[in-house]
Amino acid sequence: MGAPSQPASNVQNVPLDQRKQQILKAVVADYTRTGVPVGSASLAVHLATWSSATIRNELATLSEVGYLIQPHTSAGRVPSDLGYRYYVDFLMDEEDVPPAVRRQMDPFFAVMPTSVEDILEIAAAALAQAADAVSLVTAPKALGVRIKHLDLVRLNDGQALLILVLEGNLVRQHALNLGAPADQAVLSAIASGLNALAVGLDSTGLARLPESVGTHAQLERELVAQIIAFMTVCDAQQDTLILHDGVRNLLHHPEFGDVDLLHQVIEVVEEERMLAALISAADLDRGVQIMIGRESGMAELSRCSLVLTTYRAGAERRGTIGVLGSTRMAYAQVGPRVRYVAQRVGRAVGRALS
Amino acid sequence: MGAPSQPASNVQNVPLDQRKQQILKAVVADYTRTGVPVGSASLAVHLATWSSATIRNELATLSEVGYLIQPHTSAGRVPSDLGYRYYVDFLMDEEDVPPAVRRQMDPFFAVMPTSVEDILEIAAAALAQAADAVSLVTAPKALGVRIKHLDLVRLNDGQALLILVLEGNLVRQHALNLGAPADQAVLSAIASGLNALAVGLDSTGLARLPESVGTHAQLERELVAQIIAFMTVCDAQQDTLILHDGVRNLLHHPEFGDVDLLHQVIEVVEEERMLAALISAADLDRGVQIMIGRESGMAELSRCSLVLTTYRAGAERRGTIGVLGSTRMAYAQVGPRVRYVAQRVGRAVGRALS
DNA sequence: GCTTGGCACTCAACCCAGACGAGTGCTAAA
DNA sequence: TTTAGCACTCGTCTGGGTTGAGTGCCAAGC
Repeated sequence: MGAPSQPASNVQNVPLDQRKQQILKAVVADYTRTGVPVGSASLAVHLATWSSATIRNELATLSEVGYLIQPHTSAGRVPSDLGYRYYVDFLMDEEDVPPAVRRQMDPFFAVMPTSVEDILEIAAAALAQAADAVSLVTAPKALGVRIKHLDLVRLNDGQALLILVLEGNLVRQHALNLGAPADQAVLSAIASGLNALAVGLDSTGLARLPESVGTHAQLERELVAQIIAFMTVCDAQQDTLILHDGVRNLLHHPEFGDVDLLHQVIEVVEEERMLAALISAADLDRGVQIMIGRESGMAELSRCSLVLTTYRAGAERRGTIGVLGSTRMAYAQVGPRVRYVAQRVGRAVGRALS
Repeated sequence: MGAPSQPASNVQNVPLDQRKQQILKAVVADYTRTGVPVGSASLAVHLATWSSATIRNELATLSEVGYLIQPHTSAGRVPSDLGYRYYVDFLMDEEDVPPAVRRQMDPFFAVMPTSVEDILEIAAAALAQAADAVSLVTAPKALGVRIKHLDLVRLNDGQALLILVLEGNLVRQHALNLGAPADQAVLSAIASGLNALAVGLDSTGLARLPESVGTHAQLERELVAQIIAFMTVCDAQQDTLILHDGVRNLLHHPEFGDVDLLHQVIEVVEEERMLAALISAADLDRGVQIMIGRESGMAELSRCSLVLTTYRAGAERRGTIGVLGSTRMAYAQVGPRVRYVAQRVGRAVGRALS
């Protein structure tokens, strides 16, 4: 698969010689696989070139510079956040997504629904399974959401239901207040009038529409004002909408045997607001971004990592997709899988957009 | 508050004399509060009428008939599923929903959105908080879903987007295949034609519509067939849609310190399908139904209880709402809270229906 | 005949000490 | 610079002893 991600600029890496790199890589690989602190002896059988004593010396210096941690004096070594960072930036060989995993995802995408929301939900389920972690998906953010179609349905004397089809076939509904009773015929007339004018406009474009002069000019003005207000709310909401799936996947990872830790993480995931801030702050122009442990800046996630990327539907429309799991995560596998799902989602959303 | 629920007919209850009842009730109350097996001595201070020895004898017979369980020889007693059942059916005094709890829920319902889905989501959040458990909400099932409004939006040469506003302001969208290219004007014409005929009809009513004879009769027929098919799918989906919230609430209950148990329960909750079957099988004509432990018939939920009720929006439209928590649950509080939220949801959905 | 004080008994939970062993750091020799 | 050797550390496991909550049963009392 492709080259490893670029180094994160916020960490100053201590340069390592060839041998130290090889040892660090072996430690990460071993620990990721077993979950048990790895000692010099077990490394010596894999890296047969050097004796356990030599490796021991190297481990000591790797600990000194902060890439490894010793849970206690007589225990093996565990990668630190910094160690994972170095691994991810310089040592990791990304693995292709195995055909078996691709095939497992096919049923999810076979359904292929029209609405963007449904696609995202399916993607969340597929990614959660493929990465064996919690998946996170944001709605595609269009910098200015454009109207594709709108309709007005009479609810009662005082209210009408606005149905807004936005680009991407996102359907939004909202109740509008009518100043005075209006029957369905009037509403339909206004709707078709607006459809002629407003299609392709975003909320600011809508605000610049020429004042209406038709029979129902007064009502129309009021409604347009409310539509603009509602679209602004939609714009804001889009940023914070996060789907998630796969909390159950955390449970068979031994690091989450600690109920308190589990509690904190689930709280963060269910309270989508906090994640939204984190995700929108992520710098996603560089392919897959990996945030390891404390790098996320959230204390609750200090033992978790995020692997995020952007999916693109068309030129300017993009959303974020990724996973949240333990820092002890198979980064070499997860990155490509996130990227793979992002591609499929991008294509599916793009198709729904057409 | 109201009378306790009616006895479940599927359990044959051993009749208990006054004193045994009082003791059983005290055991349930104590255990619910503390989570620790309760012994004769601590009961004797509450029920000062009898000595610990007398209570000890009674506890022994309550264990014999299966209402209490002893975790081990030198431990106190814990209510069995049957014990909780007897308590719930005959002994429980339901508690009013405290003003503080009502007030805590107000912000949730203050928003009061138009769409049924949003209402349900909010209700799930409010109930999860009020009951300190996982909340479950199904969409209101209308025996035949009726069309309120429909619209067709051109997607591309081969497809149009159907927007269906159903009673309850449920908005559904679906892509329809056009036999031949049709521009938006044609689609709008068909849509307004159908709106004149189809409003108030359910899928079977739609099937009985007289054959169209207009200019676009051929296309219209094809579209109506697809609309009917889609509505049938909607009908089926409605049964299985379950919202949930509050998994985090399980985590601070000591019974879920066992990670395996937690795993099973979360799996069941995230895999909504299994719950759907259970909920639809529930007999909800009797107010609040309480399913205790193994009564649910699901091995994974053998240490959980469900408290479910129906919310009614209008005469024939109803959905299910309730909570899933540990068998050691404050049934006397949870029942009324579920009922309270059900009332508010019913009213809100009813309003959205208008 | 029911109630109750007394008492022997049980058993999980807790604590402590010792053995074990994985893994280290250091040193001295190759 | 590498490596074999060795003393040392420290978490984990094991087993025994103690504690205490709570029981069941019995015999005396109301």
